[in-house]
Amino acid sequence: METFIKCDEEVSNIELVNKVKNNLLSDEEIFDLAELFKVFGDSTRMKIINALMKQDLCVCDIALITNSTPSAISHQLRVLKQAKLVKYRKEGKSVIYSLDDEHVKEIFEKGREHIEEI
Amino acid sequence: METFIKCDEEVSNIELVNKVKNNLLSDEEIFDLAELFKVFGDSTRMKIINALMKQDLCVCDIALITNSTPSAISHQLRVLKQAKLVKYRKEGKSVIYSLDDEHVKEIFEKGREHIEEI
DNA sequence: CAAACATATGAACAGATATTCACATGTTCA
DNA sequence: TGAACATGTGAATATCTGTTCATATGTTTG
Repeated sequence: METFIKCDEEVSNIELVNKVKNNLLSDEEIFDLAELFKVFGDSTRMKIINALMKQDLCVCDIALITNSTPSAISHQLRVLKQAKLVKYRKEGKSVIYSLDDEHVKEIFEKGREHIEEI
Repeated sequence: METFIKCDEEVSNIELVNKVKNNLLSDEEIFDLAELFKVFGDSTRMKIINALMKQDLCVCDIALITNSTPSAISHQLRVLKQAKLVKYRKEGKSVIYSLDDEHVKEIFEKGREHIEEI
């Protein structure tokens, strides 16, 4: 059974709707934005980011700090790397990860501000 | 078979690890932050936010603008409402939604800045 | 070189999540 | 009041996602 939507048949609202619609970001931009925030939307990854805000760290230390396994952390670091939120350098046996960009901290802090207001 | 992790047995690194660990947000704060960003991490919700940045809108108009159904939008508006990202008021037959807070726009824009840099 | 270790990766499983569909609720106004 | 409409909601489904486990890769150093 099909659902007919009659909402807003008045000309004025159709124009309003179209005006808003034409001012939105493209579907691709929206998708990329959502993908970015999806990366922030996981506790393990947020802990990693939080740790790297304090100190550059190797995978193994991040695992210790976050009470996780090196394997799980490695998987998540890949996600963070793909989103250009972290970068890495090699030092001896270790791979040292660090935040890639000031925006990471800024997004983190903006989120914190919102949380605190509730 | 248990995996023993030997990483960082030197005293200096144990101290470093503990220092970082003690400076992190609590698990609860991290969880709340991740939950917040999870809300931003969906294309439909991002479209809704983007539309509400331009104009306060009723459910039905949001559905038209986002090429979605009123039902799907209603479900997502509930998520946005619970995260205190949108608020609503009643006007006649309609329920008009709007952004709840300046942080919403700010987080959106910070994300955009990061995307643009890639 | 070989042992020891740090990191990466692929497959598999379990849990989370968005949409759809059917229907319920609640409002307006003729 | 009752038809028409706008919104909300619960269950079901299909898809996505994070962790685990086993194992591979690659590096250091004895």
